[in-house]
Amino acid sequence: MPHTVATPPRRADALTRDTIIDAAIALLDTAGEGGLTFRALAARLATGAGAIYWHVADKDDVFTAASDAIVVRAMQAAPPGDTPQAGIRAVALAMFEAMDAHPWLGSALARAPGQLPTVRILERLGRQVDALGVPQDRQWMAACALLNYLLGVSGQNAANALIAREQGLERAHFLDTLAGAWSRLDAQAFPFARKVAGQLRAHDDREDFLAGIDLIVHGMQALQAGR
Amino acid sequence: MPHTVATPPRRADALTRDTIIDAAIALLDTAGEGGLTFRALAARLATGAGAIYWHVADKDDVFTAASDAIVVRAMQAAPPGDTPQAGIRAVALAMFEAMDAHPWLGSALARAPGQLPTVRILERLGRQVDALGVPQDRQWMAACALLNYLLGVSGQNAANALIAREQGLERAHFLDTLAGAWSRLDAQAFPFARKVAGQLRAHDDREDFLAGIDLIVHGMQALQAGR
DNA sequence: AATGATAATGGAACGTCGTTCCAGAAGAAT
DNA sequence: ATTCTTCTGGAACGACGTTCCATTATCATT
Repeated sequence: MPHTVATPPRRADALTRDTIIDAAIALLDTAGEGGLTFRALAARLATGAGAIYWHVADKDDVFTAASDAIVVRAMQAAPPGDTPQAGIRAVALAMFEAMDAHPWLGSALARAPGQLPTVRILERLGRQVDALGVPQDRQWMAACALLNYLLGVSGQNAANALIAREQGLERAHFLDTLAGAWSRLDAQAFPFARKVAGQLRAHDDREDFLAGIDLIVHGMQALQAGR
Repeated sequence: MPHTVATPPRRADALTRDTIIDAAIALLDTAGEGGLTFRALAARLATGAGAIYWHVADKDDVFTAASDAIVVRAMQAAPPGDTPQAGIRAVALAMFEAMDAHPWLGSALARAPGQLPTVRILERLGRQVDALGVPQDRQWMAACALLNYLLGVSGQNAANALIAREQGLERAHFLDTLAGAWSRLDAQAFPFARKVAGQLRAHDDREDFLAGIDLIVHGMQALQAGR
């Protein structure tokens, strides 16, 4: 009797870090941020939790690696741009699309400051900032301003998507509810919020996002060396 | 025998929503974001978890209420400002100080989009945007750009503080490690990141934050109605 | 071919968390 | 006094991240 099967036989396909991260992305996309669980991951990969830990440090590692994979694709998809301004817009737009397709990306980026995913974005932004003629000693600040704005939007979008998913209603209806709450705020204390409640309901996320980028880029042009 | 003590006697001081939130803030300040636990909260208030749930919906409720309390104080502390530019700077600076004193504030704000805490900030920013002469149909976008930038910085700072706390080392040493990692990145793929690694180590958070605000404000001035 | 070392696996178990449940006590109302 | 409502606190539930470990396949060295 050559080979008995007292314990379950070894898996046929290899269990690699990449397959784990692919499974994590699929899980995050279908079940949302809270859907990434070592138990769910193990079930999807038909293995145990312990096997996964052999290839991966911890949950943050998986989360960061998953977001890095998405960021790499997004940066590759972003066209170089004829002008620095267009280049910055392209990177920003690529990130917006990625966040739209993967609503969990925002919180993943926010949770891993200075790690590879954010550095990739900063790198692309920074080169364009340089090309724009911003003086050397202001480039760090300028690139960070762009990145921070981008991460701010990304975090808000992620939180919105998370809440909408939890409450089981679509984004439009969620914004409607929010806009209603804003317009019911105290008129003395919140005149501005009441005034823009309608725009909250009707606004286009992508347009506003790019308009904010333009605002910062415009401000940066005032820093150009040699005018 | 009038009153026996089969079960522990009732608490002397009342258990109100405010006392709970004060305890939560104290807990967050001393033990960090992960320190806010219903068990720790119950221990500090000398009660059980169930009693807390009578006054509070869930953990997010506590978290948001705690951040709202901090934001209210910060907005009160921010001086009105002689010019719109100065007013925006004052609000931003007040928020920066608050985030510095309460490193958990960033993630709390990021997690509750459109809720009272962020609306308070948007309200203050929006009034100054109006005073700056930005056209009505651009005010929503402009105020949101400021808010998103602010939240982006706030989230990054919160994440940095969290990591530094987890690893048990101070911020300076943490940035040093990060800067080292950046300067060891591939020279072909990350020229900009390598170039600014030194500035990452030496930069002043507050100065860069305000410089970013100025960038956006400068960009907004180009939108002024009637020039 | 046998052996030992190493890489990899998968499931059980631990401790912690958010939350729910419930028996009961204090104060108000009848 | 009795009922009802408000409030309390501790036990219990289910899910999670993570660790542990017995077991297996693979491979270099005899």
